[in-house]
Amino acid sequence: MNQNKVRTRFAPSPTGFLHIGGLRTALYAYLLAKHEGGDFILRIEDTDQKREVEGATEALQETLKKFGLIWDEFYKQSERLEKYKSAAEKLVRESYAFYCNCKPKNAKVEGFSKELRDPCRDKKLTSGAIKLRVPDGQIVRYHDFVHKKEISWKTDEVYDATLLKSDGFPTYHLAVVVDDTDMKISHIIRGHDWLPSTPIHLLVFDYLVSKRPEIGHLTDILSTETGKKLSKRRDSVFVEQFLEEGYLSEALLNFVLLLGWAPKNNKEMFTLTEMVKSFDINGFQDANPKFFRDKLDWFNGQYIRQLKVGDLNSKFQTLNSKFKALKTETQIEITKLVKDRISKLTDINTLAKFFWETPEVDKSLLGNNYKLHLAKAIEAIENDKDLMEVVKENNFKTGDFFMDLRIAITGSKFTPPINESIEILGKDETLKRLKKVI
RNA sequence: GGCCCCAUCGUCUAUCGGUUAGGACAUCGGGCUUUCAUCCCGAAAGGCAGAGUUCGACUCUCUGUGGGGUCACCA
Repeated sequence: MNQNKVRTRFAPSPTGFLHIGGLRTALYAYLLAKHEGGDFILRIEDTDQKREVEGATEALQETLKKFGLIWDEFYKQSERLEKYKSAAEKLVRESYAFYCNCKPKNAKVEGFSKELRDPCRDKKLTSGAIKLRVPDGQIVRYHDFVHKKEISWKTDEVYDATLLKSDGFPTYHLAVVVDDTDMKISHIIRGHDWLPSTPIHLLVFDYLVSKRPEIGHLTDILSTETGKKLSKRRDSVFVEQFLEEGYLSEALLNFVLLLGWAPKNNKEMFTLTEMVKSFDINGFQDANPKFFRDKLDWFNGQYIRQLKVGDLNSKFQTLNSKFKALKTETQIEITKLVKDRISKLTDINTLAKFFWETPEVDKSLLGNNYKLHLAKAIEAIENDKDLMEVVKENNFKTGDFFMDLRIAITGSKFTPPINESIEILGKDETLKRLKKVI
């Protein structure tokens, strides 16, 4: 194998559905590899048995596939336990690590003051959890390829992190080093939340292997409302949720691409293939972007408009059973009318609802002359007469006449073109609705 | 609070010492139009602050301020 081959990985833990940030990380890892003709690896970090969610791994895979982010290799950490154990024991033997019998501290209860050096580090125990013996007075540093700068820490500020838990499972800190080494990962690309624990990984890399991969930390995606990192509690973050809301995977991917990365020429519309071709490792952003929904909607509208009518139509079919029950020609006609008017697929549920459901008409929306307008319209439609003729003959104001017609037939002031809609609805149904209102 | 990262229009960003600081979304105005959209045209909108380096700083350095992240036998 080529020693210099670019190999990246996306390494989610199977604790739930893929979220937006994860999609972006996976995309960047994919692009980084594929731009150089390298490999993209999917690795499931399932070393915390307590947090694992049934079926999450499969769900993650399905979602990734929907975006075309296909992996070349697949691994599960739970199937590699021996590797971590022997690596940890090796560190103990070489006194880079030690056994510890302290009972685990509860998460985040001890507040701000923290004992960095573990009381067990010199006890020479022979069983228990294995922790890293962090040296004093050193500097650990690396060059971050996202930020394009050197980042460093004093080891005096790094704590004796746990590497192997007492249940024999590794922590992330150990597993990531062992795996990225074994799997010949050339570039680690991960979220910014990993930055603070990077010195631990750096130390383990240095103690365990001779060279370490390139490392880059992505920005966090911030919520427009709160200005804080997107959170599952406050914001809608799950990729599947966006898909269900009527966003196209292509649009979502394109939008997410530009949250934290930009090409030199500021090009905006990208297919996956174009992304691979244009990807440039120097295009990463340093500052945290905000998730601006309006722009996503715009992208989605653009992608909807690019769709062939038939393709859009079948998406509507899977989305709405009442739409699907319509005659095929009718569906196609509706799709054509709606295509330029929606930004999300689910918009047909409201915009085109009147095609399959008799609307509630709020008569207060109608103009003063509505009775005359509708009477003349009924007369014309019954005789297959052009409605524009009616307007001319009676000296109606064109806008007013059609607006009354529109409201009577659809129940809304904002609709697809009314003439075409009448055509689709059919003479009988249209007449029925007009007579009901008049 | 310690440590770390960050700072160009409201938002995503281009610029990498010399520009009238460019584009896109959103906003506003106009055109097209029987509504709403699409589409086209136009406008408004930005270098966090203060020092320093330099002939010259959005760009380099420092300080301040502001924002974010993180501090588990979770990832």
